[in-house]
Amino acid sequence: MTITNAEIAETFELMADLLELQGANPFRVRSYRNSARVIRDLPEPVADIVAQDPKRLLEIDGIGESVAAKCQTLVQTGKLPQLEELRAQVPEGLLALLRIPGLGPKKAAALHKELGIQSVADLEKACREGRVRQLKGFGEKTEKAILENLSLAQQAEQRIFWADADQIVQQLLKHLKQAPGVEQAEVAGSYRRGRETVGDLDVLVVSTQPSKVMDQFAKFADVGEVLARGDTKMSIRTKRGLQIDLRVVPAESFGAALQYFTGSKAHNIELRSRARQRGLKINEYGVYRGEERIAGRTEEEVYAALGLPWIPPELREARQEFQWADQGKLPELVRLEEIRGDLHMHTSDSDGSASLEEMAEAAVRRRLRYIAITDHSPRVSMAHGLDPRRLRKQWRLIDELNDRYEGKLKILKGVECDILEKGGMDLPDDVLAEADWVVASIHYGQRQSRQQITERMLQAIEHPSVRVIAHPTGRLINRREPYQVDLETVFREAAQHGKFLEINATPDRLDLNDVHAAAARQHGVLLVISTDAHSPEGLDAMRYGVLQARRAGLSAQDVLNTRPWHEFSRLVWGKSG
DNA sequence: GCCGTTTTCGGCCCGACTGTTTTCAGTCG
Repeated sequence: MTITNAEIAETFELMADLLELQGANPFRVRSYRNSARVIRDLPEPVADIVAQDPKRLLEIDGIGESVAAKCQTLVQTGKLPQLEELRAQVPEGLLALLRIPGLGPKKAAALHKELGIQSVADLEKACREGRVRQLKGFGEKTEKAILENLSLAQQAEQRIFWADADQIVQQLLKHLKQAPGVEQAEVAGSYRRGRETVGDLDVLVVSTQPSKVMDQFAKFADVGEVLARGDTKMSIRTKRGLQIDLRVVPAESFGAALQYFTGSKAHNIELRSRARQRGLKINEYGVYRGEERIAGRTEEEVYAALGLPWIPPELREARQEFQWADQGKLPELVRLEEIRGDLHMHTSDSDGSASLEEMAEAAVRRRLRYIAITDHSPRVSMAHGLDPRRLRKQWRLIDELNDRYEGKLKILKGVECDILEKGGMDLPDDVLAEADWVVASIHYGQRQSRQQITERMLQAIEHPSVRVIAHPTGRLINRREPYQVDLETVFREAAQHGKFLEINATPDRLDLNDVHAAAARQHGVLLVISTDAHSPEGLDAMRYGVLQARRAGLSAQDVLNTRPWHEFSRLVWGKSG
């Protein structure tokens, strides 16, 4: 089994943790963390690069001789001697201590050195016996805080879905705006960057009366406890364990603060290093030349002061956004209003909850101009998959509806046809040939080898009636692990056969990332963002799909269903209809 | 450990808050 980029990244994260506990050079530690991040986001498996030409690793920003060599060792042997060595020196249980809020590498190391603590259990015992408070740099409060935070160690790193965070955000902003003197309130952080999950919330408020805002914040219905409160900054934890940080800033610093707290951390480090090169300093209050503030009121101002165009928050991950900005190639990210069609949805004929008419009506209300009805094929018996007879019956009804909606909505006669375990499609060719829009989908045999699954997908791509491949990246609802598929081959072949790849819009999983987007662009494949709705409300999930697409750096041009109907027809069938 | 419009050495983003201090280190974002 070849090692994945995620596994390599994890290895380097672990190296960083262990080195930090040993008190190693903090820049060396950061370097490992940086390598981990870069490798996690890499468009190509490190294993493939090593197999082709290991020297190419050195071309990647943030990876040097040492990490490149370690990558090679990891790919070839699956192990890393340097890591084993470090592990032998640092007790396993110490790593868990780092997960306790308030405990960092220095304190964890001191606990180990002075009190011989090797695990969370040891630490709890030492705290209860009052031994921790006697250590230099520790005190009664620290000891008490550790005991209180022990249970948090497990639930730390728990992130909530963006959609859930969004609900809290809307309530919180409404609540805060009721405080006197509030001019502006925004949520920054990973929420603003549109990450699929959010670990905490960073709220920014412009106000001349910070203490009034903080009082109001403390009265937010969800507040479980107040963690800290200073002059400009306050932190709380909600009853369900989500941390929310509040900063009150003056109007002239709002842009700088918004930029700073939106992050990402890696993006900000790059930005600051650029400021430094220009003899400028940037912090959450503004951009400074010496003592003089030269920007800060808006984000646009801040970026402009550094010679950069405004970079959309969804792109701020220190991937390629600076390179794009330098070359004037920042994408114009796709917007929800640009989506004109939804090409994957179910009705009560299979496992949907609403009738065909209800779905069509819902689409019209959402200003869609065309949709495809794509119920399941017979193999998905659990969902009452449609056989040819029922399918044709549904299609006759669609013909009628199309007459009724003439000029308002175009309904495509579609089907989500399974790609069978042993290859081939789940419906006869003559039936598929009658459909306007065939989505090919793998639901069964997901545990097959990468090669087998790729082969099945290729067959579907080559099938003359198939238009689009659903979940090409292998991510499906109810499956934690994606199935394995050779993306490179699938993208290339799809492009060659004029087929499309579908990205599902759901609030709780990520089908698409910048890696897939880059592959799509490279091969010239158009992507389809679909909701896979099973109810009228399901159509609203389109906003999550668009958010994913934006994070991946896609513009309207990269997405098939932003096209007006005549252009869509030409791209799909080679003629305008 | 990485990197170079200060290029093979000497730097590496910056500030708030807390607790333990009596001027600051550690942690966090």
